[in-house]
Amino acid sequence: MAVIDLTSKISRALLPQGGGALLHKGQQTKAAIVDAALGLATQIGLEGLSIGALAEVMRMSKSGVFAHFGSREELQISVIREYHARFEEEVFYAALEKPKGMPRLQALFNNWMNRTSVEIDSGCLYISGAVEFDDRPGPVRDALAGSVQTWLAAMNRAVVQAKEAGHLNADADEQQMAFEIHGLILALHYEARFLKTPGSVTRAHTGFTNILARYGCAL
Amino acid sequence: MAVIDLTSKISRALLPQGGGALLHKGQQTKAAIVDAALGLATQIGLEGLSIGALAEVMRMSKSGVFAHFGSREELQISVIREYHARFEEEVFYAALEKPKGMPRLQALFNNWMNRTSVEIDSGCLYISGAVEFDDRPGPVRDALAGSVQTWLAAMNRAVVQAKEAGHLNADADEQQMAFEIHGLILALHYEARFLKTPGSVTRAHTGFTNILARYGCAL
DNA sequence: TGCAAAATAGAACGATCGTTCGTTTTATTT
DNA sequence: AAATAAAACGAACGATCGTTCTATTTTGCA
Repeated sequence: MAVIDLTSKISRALLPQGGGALLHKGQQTKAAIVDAALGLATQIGLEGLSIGALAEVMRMSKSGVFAHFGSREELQISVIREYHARFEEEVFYAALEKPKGMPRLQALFNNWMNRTSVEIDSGCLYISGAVEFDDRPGPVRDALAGSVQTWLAAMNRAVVQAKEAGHLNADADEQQMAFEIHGLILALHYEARFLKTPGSVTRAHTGFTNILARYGCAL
Repeated sequence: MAVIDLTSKISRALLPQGGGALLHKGQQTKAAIVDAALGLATQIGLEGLSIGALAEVMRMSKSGVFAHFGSREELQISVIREYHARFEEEVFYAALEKPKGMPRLQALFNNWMNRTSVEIDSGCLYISGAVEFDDRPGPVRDALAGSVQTWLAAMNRAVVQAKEAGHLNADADEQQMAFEIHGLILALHYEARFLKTPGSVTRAHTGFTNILARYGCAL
């Protein structure tokens, strides 16, 4: 029997259209399964995510879990969608409150870094997934790459807006700046999670202020 | 029957002690197996590397391949050692010809970037392995982390020497600089291999000159 | 050339994987 | 409360995995 943990935060991405619609039993458990699957996938990867292990965590039968998705690929895609929703909520939307330009760009990076810091323990699906599916075409890769592209495009937009607002040098290359920021996040994840190098968070932060200084932020 | 491709470049890492010692049959095939295994592992990862697939590539029996290593873990470690040897040869030793300081640091980065550029097609074991084993303790992880640490330490040394030679600002933080360089490589690999973003190589190169400028290289 | 040792093959093992199927239990609606 | 639909179960499947064992072939040396 599936015991649903109502305290766990389940994103609205899985819910049916509209706002306050009541959740039927199936949708509740599906959301709970995806929640558990996301936890497993961030730790052992999308490829390591097995339906048997997931069923054990959920204290359900394999076939019971399976029926909600119809295929392993669909499960993986559901996990990616859920991850994307939470990432968007936590990193992107949370920064939209700040005004365009440097404040928002700074908030985006801070949120991104904070999330990456947490993911030093839990793992990052956008990074592990990239490695697992960089050579494996198919719907899972497409979903993953699409999510990442969406986020990086948003980051790019923020840089462009910062330049438009006059917060950056007029000759600043926005895409170059976004590329270097991305590198900082990746280095942070690599050195902190894999190598367990102390002080990586500070390194990434310092790197960001270095980038800001070079691209002409007054700050 | 194992058909040994004598044209393939097999590193000296596998060979017995000494220089011109003749290779017995077993050592030849083992070297050929590791060579093929490295090719598979860079594409599908150390975890995806299966003895069955490897045997098929080698046109040998599974048990025949297996006997050379005694366990899958030992095979994986052999692959890591081989990768490390080639990386060291191609990136590190090739740069030792340049004099200490900026010339050598520049050569190290260039070699590293060139190798990463090639690995956009073939895959990088230090990156995929980090993701696969960041949460999985054991001898494979130890071997992998050890190799990476060795290389990053060498990179660090080059930066320190560049500063000692007066090619960098006196207040330059060497570890911070190495961290940012590492980020450029990771971003290059991520965006080029997974997202297939065009122009990533140029981005990484530009990023390096930016870093040099900031840390006070006359160039 | 002959013989011991090393290398390879082949079959089988237990385990795990995703998936299918028919049945039974649980929710929802009439 | 009865009827219907949705959800979960449990067993089984074929495939693949790493590993073990024994038998056979090949190699290197005396």
